[in-house]
Amino acid sequence: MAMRRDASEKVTSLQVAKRAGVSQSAVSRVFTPGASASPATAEKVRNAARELGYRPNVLARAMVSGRSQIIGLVVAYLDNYFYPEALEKLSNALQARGYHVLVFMARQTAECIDEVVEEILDYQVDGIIAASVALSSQLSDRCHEAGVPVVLFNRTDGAEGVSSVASDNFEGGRLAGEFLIAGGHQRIAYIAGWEKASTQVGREAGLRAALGAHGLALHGRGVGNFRMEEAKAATRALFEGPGPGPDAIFVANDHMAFAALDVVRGELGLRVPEDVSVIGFDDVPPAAWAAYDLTTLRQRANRMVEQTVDIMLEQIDTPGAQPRNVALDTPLVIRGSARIPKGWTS
Amino acid sequence: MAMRRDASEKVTSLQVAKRAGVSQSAVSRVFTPGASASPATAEKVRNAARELGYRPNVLARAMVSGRSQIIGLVVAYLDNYFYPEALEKLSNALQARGYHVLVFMARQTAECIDEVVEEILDYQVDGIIAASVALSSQLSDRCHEAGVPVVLFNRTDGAEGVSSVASDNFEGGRLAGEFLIAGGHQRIAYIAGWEKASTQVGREAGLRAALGAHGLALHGRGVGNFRMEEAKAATRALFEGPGPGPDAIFVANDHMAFAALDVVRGELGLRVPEDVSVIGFDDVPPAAWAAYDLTTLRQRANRMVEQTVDIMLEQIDTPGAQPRNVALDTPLVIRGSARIPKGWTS
DNA sequence: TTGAAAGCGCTAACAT
DNA sequence: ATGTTAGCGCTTTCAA
Repeated sequence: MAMRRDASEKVTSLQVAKRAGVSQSAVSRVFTPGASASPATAEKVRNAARELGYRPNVLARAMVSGRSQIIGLVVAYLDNYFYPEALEKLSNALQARGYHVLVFMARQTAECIDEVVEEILDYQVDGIIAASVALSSQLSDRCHEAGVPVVLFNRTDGAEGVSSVASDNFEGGRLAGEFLIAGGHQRIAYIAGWEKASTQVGREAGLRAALGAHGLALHGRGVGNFRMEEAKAATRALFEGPGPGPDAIFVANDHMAFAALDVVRGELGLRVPEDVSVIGFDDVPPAAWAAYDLTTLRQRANRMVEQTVDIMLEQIDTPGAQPRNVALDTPLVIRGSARIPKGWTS
Repeated sequence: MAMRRDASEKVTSLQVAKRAGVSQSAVSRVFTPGASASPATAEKVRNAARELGYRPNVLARAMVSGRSQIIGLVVAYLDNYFYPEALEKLSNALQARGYHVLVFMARQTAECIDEVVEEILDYQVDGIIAASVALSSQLSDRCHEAGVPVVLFNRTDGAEGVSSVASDNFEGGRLAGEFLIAGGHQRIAYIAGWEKASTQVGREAGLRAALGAHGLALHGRGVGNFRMEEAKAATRALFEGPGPGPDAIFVANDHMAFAALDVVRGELGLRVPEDVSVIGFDDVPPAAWAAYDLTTLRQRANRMVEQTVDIMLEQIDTPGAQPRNVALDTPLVIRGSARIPKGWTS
């Protein structure tokens, strides 16, 4: 039973020490993983601690040990539902390892990211995970200088010397292209994300490679910047003009693919996949919802998170560790939004 | 220009002091908001700081000032898209005020929440925001005892003495009922969320009040526990059995309403809203997507966040401040998933 | 206004 | 194994 501490605000290790009849450092040792204390003292200390409701102060510990148990997470937006999912999983995985996530929202502007990284560093974080954001080499230098490891999540465009975990976007884009071509599509269009994002660049290059391998060229291209409204406008534009519209659209991510589907089916009154096939990228939860039933390239969120956490902890525990760059495969999840080629395997 | 600091790990106020030719405390004063320093010293210090790339250590500052500038956020899940939205806005709003959000994922079990709250307290947070989670009175006592204010976000079932920001769920539920009744529906069913959630309870009570006022009773009721799969099963169950199925369903939140729509339109082949009207609660982004076009009660996320931040900062700055409980109105957002009563106003 | 000195709560040598 | 001591980097009296 925790004792009644009416007016007490903080219980310190010193108070516990007094109650247990030991020195303050003995208390510290009992609560420090790698320390040594006799079973007898440990018991006395634990009892006293329980009675007083004592718990070590993480911040004080951080001051002297240099470990804050805090991981800074930089993220630009949470409206692409790939990120909430990632955040939840990341937070859970780190929590299980004794770390916690301090969230920093950043706009894509360089200035904003600059300022945000400085703020993160102010908190003496043990590491930084940058999701959906690119870090200039200047910034990663700054972190390196501060001894804070950085892992890029779902981006690869950090400077050299920075770890990253992402998907093999090129291969994913290529697979989308092959699938559409095998499905008999001839007029394949692409809706791009934010042009500077490594994900966007890889996916488009993969698609173009597949098209090229079959002697095809892109039938149309629009830019959605990973935003729904812009993706809608881009989709409309694909069907305007004199020539025939596309018979298939590969969209750089699911979030924009939903917008594309809404335009194609709703505004244009076309049938999916009979008139137009649509493929997205990410496999966020709504892609599986019946109203969208989106064929897409799955990003293996669980594995990405595992890798990110592994790399991060390795970098923290082994200061000299080489940065690692991981690219995971992206299986095609076949649903109803794209025509299925006869005899398609894997 | 920041000086080249090749092997330097940390720049301390002492180093800045030496370079500026002043005392360490002078440096501290320059970087402490309410402190006094002559313009001359301030300038010298700022220059030295800039040259060295110095920034105050938030943790060290926290140790002595008792302010960590960290707000702990407890959240149970991020798959209901109301929460990522809230998290993003909360984080932005707090960031603008010099605070940052430390995320703690918690399962709904009492033990888990207990443990999580202790962990939060370990970080010496300045306040705790509990979103989508209820706190036992024991726990809120623990926080109160530790001098850490708590604000419940989208829940009202904390113990007395805890601030909360939520919607007027009863009124929202009532409004949904009135709208459906005015639309000529006679067989109105309800799909409940997690039975213990204050949101769930309020919304259902409101609906029942509206029905009662018109001499109607609930035509059916299922429990979805705020989860899609369970909501689907509950929806199917509503249409099984001998009697006629419902002609309208009020679902406790949008997340489950999407599942209900998928079942009603997809599996059962019914038309919405011709055969069945569906109303949700929250107005999360996908509710506005064309494929769902869900009529729903809007939770004013922006205002909720503003209020939460205001209350939190007030509690932090004024230790004796009375807890506040805010309930915001929930306007009905009329879209296409529910029949619109002729001449419906507001 | 400014510097010197005393801690905040804790860990990590260093002795014993 | 345990107590003593010295800080971690900073804010805040207290004198000057």
